[in-house]
Amino acid sequence: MSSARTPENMSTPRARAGRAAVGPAAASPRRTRHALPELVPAGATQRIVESITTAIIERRLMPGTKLVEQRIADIFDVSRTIVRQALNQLSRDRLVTLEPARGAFVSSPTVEEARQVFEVRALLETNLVRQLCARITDTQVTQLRTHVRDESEAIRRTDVSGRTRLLADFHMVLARMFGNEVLAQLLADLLSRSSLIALMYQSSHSAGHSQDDHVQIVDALERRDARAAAKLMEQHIASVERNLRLDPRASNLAAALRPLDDGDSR
Amino acid sequence: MSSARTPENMSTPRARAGRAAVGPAAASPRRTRHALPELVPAGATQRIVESITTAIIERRLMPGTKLVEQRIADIFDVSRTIVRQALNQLSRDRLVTLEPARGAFVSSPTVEEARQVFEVRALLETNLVRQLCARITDTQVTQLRTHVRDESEAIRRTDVSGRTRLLADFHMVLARMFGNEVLAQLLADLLSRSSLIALMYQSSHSAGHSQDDHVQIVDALERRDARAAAKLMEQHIASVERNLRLDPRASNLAAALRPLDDGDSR
DNA sequence: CGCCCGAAAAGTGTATACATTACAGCATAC
DNA sequence: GTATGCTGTAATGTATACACTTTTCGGGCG
Repeated sequence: MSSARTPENMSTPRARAGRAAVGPAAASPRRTRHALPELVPAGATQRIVESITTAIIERRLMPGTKLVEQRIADIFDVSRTIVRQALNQLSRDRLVTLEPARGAFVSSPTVEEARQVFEVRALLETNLVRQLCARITDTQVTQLRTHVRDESEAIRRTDVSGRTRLLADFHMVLARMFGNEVLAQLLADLLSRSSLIALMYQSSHSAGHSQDDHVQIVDALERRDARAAAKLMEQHIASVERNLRLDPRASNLAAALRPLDDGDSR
Repeated sequence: MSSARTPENMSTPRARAGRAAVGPAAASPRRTRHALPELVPAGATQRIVESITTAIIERRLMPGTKLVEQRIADIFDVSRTIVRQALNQLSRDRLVTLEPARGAFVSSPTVEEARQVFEVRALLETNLVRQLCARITDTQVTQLRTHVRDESEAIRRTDVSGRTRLLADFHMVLARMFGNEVLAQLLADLLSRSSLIALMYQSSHSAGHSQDDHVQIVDALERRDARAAAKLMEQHIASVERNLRLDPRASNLAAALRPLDDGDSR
């Protein structure tokens, strides 16, 4: 305890005026006093980051939407200071774009940026599976089998949000199996950007196709066929990208019709 | 962040006390709407980030050093607010570690993290050069030749700081030639982390050896020999890593003894 | 009818105030 | 003599105040 002091006073919609002094709850209190399990410090800032992130991924916040600080502050009942921190963090993840003196907006990745993100993913992930072949265990293969079965299950019952999450998680599971946290975090970033891109340039890509790719990749991993795994992964990512509506014309149109000026580059 | 338009004209020497002189922004009543390149000003936040970054890379700030907010604020004559933003940014680059309620410290990457960073670099950069073979132009090869010559020049005259910079820049140049800004930024992050690692686990690696590797890589690129280029890059990165003092014992010892020796052999 | 100008409103940028927490120094107990 | 508890100081976390910019809106004027 000691940290999660935040009472449920959140019921007051406009608790602004009062002395909200107490219950800063602040960050994790994890102090030297040997380790308390305490895995959910849930700093206020982090909570906001996560809320906005999932809101974007789940399409409740569309690209170009302006994120007004005070509004968010009211919703979470914190000061703008905290919201600003959260927005800064989000901007480093490229989910949000900060325009000086104008505000924060949900990012609208350009076509070029989309291309680059997928290119980097291809670079990283092909080598990832190639190397993974040499060190993957049977147990891990089994885990992957379970995962792809979950995927197909989610697809079968048209659980859209679960499906989306699982299809992206597949790549994260691979990264985690590689046992490299740095890589995992990098890829997590790229994947969330990919989600935003997929959302903007609505894919006609059937989830089933992606899922088939995943199965084939797992097959190759099981055979420890590095070359095949790498090639399959490359084709998989290329296929996802190819199925986005990334032709410049379409994007220009979208940009032109949109109230935001998004312009170009990053 | 970073008020791109605040000219730091208000550098009142005694600004701290009381109302910090008026308008930090001296305001320009004109409405110079866009069209102003405005690429230089660099907001105060950015300036601090860069100062601290180079200070770390250039070993003027050793790992473990505490960065007290007010102190930095006084030095740059800004409020803690700005410093805080800068520290947050630095922590996202992993150059600085934020400990809740305790402060900001220059990061001390662990051995495991070091290993992972180099592993990711290998994954990325081997594929990078492999692909680059297919699209590199003669002009670009010439540029690379110039670069490696600069490297050897810097080594010849024992220009340590220039040498270090150029050796790292080589990898950035490759990334830039690839024409992928996302990749370039990713790699820039990894490289600055690598610098910090190299600085912590003092390398006995001779710069000349690295430089030889670079020459060979350029040779392979010129021949458009993708396989060779990839292999050389992999070996190059492995060799840099191998030559760090990464055995766990050494690092524990170093940490235990608080290596405050700044004894840089310069 | 549209356009430009101005003033009010809204929102961001930075500084500062205040509460809270960590830490060092000292005193005290055992 | 070591360990433990108390207290003062310094530093961090959050909220708020205020300046400046952008935006919006309405009226005068072409």
